[in-house]
Amino acid sequence: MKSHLTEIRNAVLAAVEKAGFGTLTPEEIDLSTAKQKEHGDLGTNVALKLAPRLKQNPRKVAGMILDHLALPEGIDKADVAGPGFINFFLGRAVLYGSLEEILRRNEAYGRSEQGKGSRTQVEFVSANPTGPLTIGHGRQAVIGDTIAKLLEATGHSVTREYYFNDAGRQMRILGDSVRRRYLELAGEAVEFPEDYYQGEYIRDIARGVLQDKGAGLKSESDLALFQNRAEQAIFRDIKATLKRLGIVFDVFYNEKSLYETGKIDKVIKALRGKDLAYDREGAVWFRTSKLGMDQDRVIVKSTGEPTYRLPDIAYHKDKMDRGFDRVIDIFGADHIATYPDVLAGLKALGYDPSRVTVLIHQFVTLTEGREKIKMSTRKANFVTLDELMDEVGPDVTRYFFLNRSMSSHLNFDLTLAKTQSDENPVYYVQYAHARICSIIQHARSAGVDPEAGPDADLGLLASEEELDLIRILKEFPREVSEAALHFEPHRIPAYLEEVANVYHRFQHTGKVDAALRVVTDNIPLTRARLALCRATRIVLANGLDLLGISAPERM
RNA sequence: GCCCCCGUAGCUCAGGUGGAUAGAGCAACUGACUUCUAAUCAGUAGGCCACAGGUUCGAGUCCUGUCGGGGGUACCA
Repeated sequence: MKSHLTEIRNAVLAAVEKAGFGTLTPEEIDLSTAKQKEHGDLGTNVALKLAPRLKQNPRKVAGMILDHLALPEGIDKADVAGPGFINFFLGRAVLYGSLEEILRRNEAYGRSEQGKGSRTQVEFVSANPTGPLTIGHGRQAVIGDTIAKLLEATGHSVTREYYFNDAGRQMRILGDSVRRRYLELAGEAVEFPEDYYQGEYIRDIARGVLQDKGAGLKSESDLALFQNRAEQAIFRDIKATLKRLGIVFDVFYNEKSLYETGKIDKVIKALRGKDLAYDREGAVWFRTSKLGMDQDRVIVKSTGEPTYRLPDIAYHKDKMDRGFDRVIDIFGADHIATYPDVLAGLKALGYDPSRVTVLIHQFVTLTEGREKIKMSTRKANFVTLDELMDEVGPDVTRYFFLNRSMSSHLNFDLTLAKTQSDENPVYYVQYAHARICSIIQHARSAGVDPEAGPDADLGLLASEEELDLIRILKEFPREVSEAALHFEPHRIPAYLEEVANVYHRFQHTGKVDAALRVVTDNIPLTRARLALCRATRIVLANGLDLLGISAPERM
């Protein structure tokens, strides 16, 4: 595949030169896969690009390039089409070669080494332990984990990291929320402020404390105990929820450690040293106006507490110091304003901010039928990730979040997810996989060894459906590589649906015409078709694995 | 006010660094099972790509503005 691209590219370059149109670089030759069959397998718009410069008709330019083109081996033909595209038609030998490659590489098919040697950190979720993960967190968790998987599949060494803070005001309110529920349970009349955590899980934690410690914790000084209990219980639940989704973090990074190791102070000192921090009205300000921002920002409040910017900068400095080649931050749209200051901070401290890639995903709008549900952890009118998975399972949950691009608002209709789960496209893809497993099983019971692929005569695969299937399977490595390069997991589900569609069509032809069935009396042909089935199964299984979704053998 | 994301079929969404006739799923309609799983396939219908300008050989894609939805714009995170 790759070699054909470069061969065609080189051939076009040579032809352009021979035709007297000058010397181009390989990057200037766009080679794209055709959307329509009549347009061959690959096409280039180089003639269209050259035409205005040469002040000539693009079709004529294309024709002249074609005249000088030495067709690379494996390419059946090339022609000029439309306004001046040059299209290439791959020979069948190339397709059969791809099929062999899939079978040979098996579980490794689609993986590459393009990121070899690169150490990448992906930070995501990073929710403080104040309550169960919601559907909103779910989108980020699944996107982050899948981006990490894509990077791993393309040869990067990846660290999944979760950043949290268990020392702030929110956590104190959390602890006090538990304490007050505890006192209620112990029979005392206590006030429960409206802006406290209202969720039922607070009562559960309070009940646990009551059971373990009795009813004697009446003093305000016991607050730390309640806070600890809350943090432990909630974090345990968060980790369990993530695990259910198939997500395991390598590092949980506590903001507190930045203070304990003096990294916060160091940042302030460094900024002061560069005259980028100063005191005003009892607060410490970051002179962002000197770094191209519209105004300065407070980094330490007059109360002595830092704002989120300071630890964020120190944390990112620490990421840089840990030697990651690339740091990827995945944030929700509500954090969109926070990262410019962090990047400015890094730059001020002498780091290259281009090592940080910030990916912003839009919110999940949760609806139940027509009604919008506003999600807020504090108010407790949220649907948790666990509740969602109870309804539809982790596979559907992951697929739902990955199906759409992260820059798009995601409308999650809970009613639809619950009642129409049978029609979820994830089943369509999984079913194709199960169907293949079933047909292979069928072949085995019919006395044909499905593993006898290598010596199968693939040249017997000649129907349109068969060749179309090979063509799409051949695209898998490129899809993975593009999805990883652009951090766009949603390309993979779309691709897999297409593979499933082409496969279903292929298998369906056997229903209409018995001679087109996979398992027939014609043993060599049966073996060739089984090889195609196995290759399809490999692509579906590898693709689903990349998404963290199971590939069932039966459904 | 200013900044960011979004606006594409009835609904939910795709549309490589601008390219050929704008796609898919669901919903609707028509047809296809003696099974290799019909959890499937084929077909029909459905569009002023929010609107108005601009850039050029060519714009859903890039630029400007307007309208509509979401998010930011704190000594909250």
